[in-house]
Amino acid sequence: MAVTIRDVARASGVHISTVSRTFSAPHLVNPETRSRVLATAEQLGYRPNRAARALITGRTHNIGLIVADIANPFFPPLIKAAETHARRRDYHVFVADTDEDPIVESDLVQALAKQVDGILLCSPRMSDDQIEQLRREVPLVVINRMITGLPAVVMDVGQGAREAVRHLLGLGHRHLVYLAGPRGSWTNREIRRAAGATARTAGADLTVLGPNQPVEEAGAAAAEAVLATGATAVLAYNDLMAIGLLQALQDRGVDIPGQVSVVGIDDIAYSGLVRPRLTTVANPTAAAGRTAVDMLLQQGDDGATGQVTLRTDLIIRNSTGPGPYAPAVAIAAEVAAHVKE
Amino acid sequence: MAVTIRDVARASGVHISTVSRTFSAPHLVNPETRSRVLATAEQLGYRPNRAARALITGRTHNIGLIVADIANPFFPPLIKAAETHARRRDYHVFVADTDEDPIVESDLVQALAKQVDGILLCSPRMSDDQIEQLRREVPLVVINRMITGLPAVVMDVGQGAREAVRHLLGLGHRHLVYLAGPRGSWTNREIRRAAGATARTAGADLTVLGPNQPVEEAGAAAAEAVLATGATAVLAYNDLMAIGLLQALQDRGVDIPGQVSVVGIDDIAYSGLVRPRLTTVANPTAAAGRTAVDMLLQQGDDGATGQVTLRTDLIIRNSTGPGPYAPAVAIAAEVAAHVKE
DNA sequence: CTCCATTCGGCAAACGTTTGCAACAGCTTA
DNA sequence: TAAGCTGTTGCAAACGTTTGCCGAATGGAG
Repeated sequence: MAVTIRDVARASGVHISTVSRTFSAPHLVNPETRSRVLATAEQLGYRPNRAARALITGRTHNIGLIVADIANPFFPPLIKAAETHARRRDYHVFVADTDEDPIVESDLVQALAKQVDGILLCSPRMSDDQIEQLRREVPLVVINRMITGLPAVVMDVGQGAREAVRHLLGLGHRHLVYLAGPRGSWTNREIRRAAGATARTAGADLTVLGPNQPVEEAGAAAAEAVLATGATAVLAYNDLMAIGLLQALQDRGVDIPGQVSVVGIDDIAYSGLVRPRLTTVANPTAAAGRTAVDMLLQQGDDGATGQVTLRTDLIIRNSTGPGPYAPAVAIAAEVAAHVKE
Repeated sequence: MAVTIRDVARASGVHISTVSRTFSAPHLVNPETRSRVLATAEQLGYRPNRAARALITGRTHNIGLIVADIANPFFPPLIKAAETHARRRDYHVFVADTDEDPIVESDLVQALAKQVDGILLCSPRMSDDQIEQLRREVPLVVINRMITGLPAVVMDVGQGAREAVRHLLGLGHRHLVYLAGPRGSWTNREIRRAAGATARTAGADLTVLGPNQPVEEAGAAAAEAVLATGATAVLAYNDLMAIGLLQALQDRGVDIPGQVSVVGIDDIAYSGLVRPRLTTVANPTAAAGRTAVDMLLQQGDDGATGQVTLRTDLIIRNSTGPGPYAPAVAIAAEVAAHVKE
């Protein structure tokens, strides 16, 4: 059916090894022969069978990318960056979605293991042990999780959370809520720890609500609980939850940021679209995708297992405002900002 | 390095063919032998090499799924549905993103061709000719495009556009704008044709603005042009553009739907989050993903090339309201709706 | 005790490539 | 003129499976 290296060899009167070399080591074959082979290959519509090649070379030129939920707008920019970057290096990226399920996650890694040269594990929900286990079957780079001895690229959400909390404290908030993310998320633990420590140091209260699925519905569902705490500011695990909460609070007649300030994390495309625009911690997702691809491709060479941490940035928009203990300067700044608009 | 069928055979004292059969045709091997083999395989951590298997069986148990832009929230639900459905049939889905570029699209199909049993081509930007060409290299199912002789599943946006236009006409709008999508999009042509015909029949005007990239920025950028036409209602190629337009108009102090009504298409998750909530045409994307997978997997058997059309639904929210020629009943209905809230 | 049917498992070829080795031609060098 | 390169090509084994074919073992029927 399909045209193979053998057909090309026959049609151009050379041995199959010559055809093979024409594609994989052109400098080893006579320019004249080469162009003849190339011509017949072109004419016959020959395409090298990458699977067969992989069988013998051991390199598939594919990369697996496993994410928790492709519908979460946090991931697509990362995926796109990784794909584009990999394509430049003649690699293809196979994306798969685990539905936030650690079992599916582990299955996927095993199924993909033989079809790819390595896997990018993005925000994994598995236990550290499981990941260590899988690592023996296939090269791994983990994104958004720190495991000793494993190559990883993480975005420094701890720093982002600290900045966000300081921003809220500076505005005069003294009782905060952290709307937690899913169980098993390393990011969630980091944020929680950083936010808690920062609040405590300043003598403020931080109530943790959760765990929650990282989706809008969960944010919306938490509205009552947030109000019940009496807190005046909320930091959410991600923008999706922050947006859900924002809308649910507004539906209850709560003024944002007048009565409650809300901060998200991720800076997804939609956080600038809701009203008020969401104050949030921007994550360098595209850079993370590219870095992870590079780390994976270099890994084969030496086996050095670096861990890269990427900076995050607090983006102040309109969902945060002065709290009950606001110093005069904060209020003045707020007024000035509004005038400027 | 990796443990192969041969290692298992040696360790359990049988021939490799017996091991092979244990996995691919269990009924042909003695239960006792089978469990022994299974046990050693388990113990050694053996996983069949799907690439090697594919080489001889000709079936990879992989499906390729090519989309224009994974960051467009229209696609993820389709991708997820296709993945879940495929996984049930022991298939894996490899997703790739073309960045709306027909050249990348064609390259991807060719690169994927040998590694998958078939490809789902979602909203392709290539020409019909190119697609026909590629079809000879690999089984194809096209989503959101109708090409004679090619298996396809399309969502009936024509019907949706007709309903949307009738809705606007019924509200008393007489001058509409269609904010067009990208060049090369079959969907775009369908909407344009259906909307144009419906408007014309009713004696209303329809101005077409475009082509545009199907993203928010393009919608926002079109705000001035829309206002310049003097139209009182807009149908956008997709929700992303509709949302961009919505925000840009509001930023200019235009009241939605008081002065201008806006209708999107797709019903992405965020169309219910913006204020006012977006009136839009819901597409059955999940069903489309599942159907396409089924068609692809059946294709091998007989080669029957059906074309499936899926219904769309107009969802009326708050971004549409009475126009300048509104009949009394429409206004009354509008008032009633507001009271009900 | 023989014959036949059935079940089980081994043998080896095949899938489409890559690659180390060897052969050969045409040179250059001494 | 022999020896030694260099550049080009062919040969054949290998990668990890699947599968058609055949022989061995078992058991029941006659």
